[in-house]
Amino acid sequence: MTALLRSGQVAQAAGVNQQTLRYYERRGLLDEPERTNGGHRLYPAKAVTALRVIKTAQRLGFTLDEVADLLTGGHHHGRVVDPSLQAQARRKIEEVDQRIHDLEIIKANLQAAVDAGCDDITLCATTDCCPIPFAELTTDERSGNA
Amino acid sequence: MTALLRSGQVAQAAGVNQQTLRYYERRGLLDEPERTNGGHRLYPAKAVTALRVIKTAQRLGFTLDEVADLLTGGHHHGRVVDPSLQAQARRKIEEVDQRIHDLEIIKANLQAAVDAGCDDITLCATTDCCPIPFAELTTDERSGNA
DNA sequence: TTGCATCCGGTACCCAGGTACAGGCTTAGC
DNA sequence: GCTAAGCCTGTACCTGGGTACCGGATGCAA
Repeated sequence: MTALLRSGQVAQAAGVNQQTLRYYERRGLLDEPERTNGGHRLYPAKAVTALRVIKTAQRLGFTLDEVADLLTGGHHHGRVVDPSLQAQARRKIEEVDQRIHDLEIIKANLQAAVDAGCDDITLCATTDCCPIPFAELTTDERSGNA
Repeated sequence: MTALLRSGQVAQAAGVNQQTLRYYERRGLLDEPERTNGGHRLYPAKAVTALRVIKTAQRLGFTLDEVADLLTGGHHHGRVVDPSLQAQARRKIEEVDQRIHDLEIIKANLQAAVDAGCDDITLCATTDCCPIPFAELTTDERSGNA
């Protein structure tokens, strides 16, 4: 029943790369597994569940550091924040809302440029006919990827 | 009137780091400026405008490669896409829409977890009481940061 | 016991968009 | 001419989340 799994089996079962297992172990996201006498890792079946939890939390927008906090209760590096899922989820919702808000503004500006028929951004910057604001746009400094 | 500017002056006027100027020059985003006999760069005043254009395009969600295409007409590396601002803005709007859509789904899931009172994500993964789907969530593989 | 698949640790590399530092040269003002 | 500020090139480093490669050791079945 509680047969132990080798790293390749765990990786395949969870759909991650084998190196990723070691990476998560280093990051404190996965417990250090047992070893064979020769040093090969032997994982309990629940390691696969743990990996699914990690991947799900990532899809929900949590960073690996935040996931580590969720899993360990934030004991590992002096955090001040409440590491409970409730608290972290609420905080993340605010972040997501802010990001959505920024993207809405970005979209509106892109749409305005399209509607205005702008076709040369350099020209847009030197004339007043273009609706694109060549000053700040969102609250997010490193806004970047859409 | 058309006094030339030194790199420090351009950097300060545009609010960027001086190294960033050289970085953009390497990336083909800024024209190579004139030089003094001693090799110091001398920029025309429009370099500051060019930097503002770049920064604005970035805030609108364009990558530096995409900005380069917008500025040069996409001549520099065999692009297949139409590099006009109209076309690129339309394409970017679609990207932004998709991203907003993904974030809405993420938000809904976070909200569901909060509403359900979930407070231990590991427990959530092993019982059926939690509304978080521990399978795929959005169309975006590397969804990540909110 | 042999042979091959698998795994080990360590290190380096990838993406994007920069930033930092070292060591040396130029420029500008007095 | 001297000095300080500014600029030069080249290279290394940063974040975040991994991935790739290397040479060597192990595990397991026949």
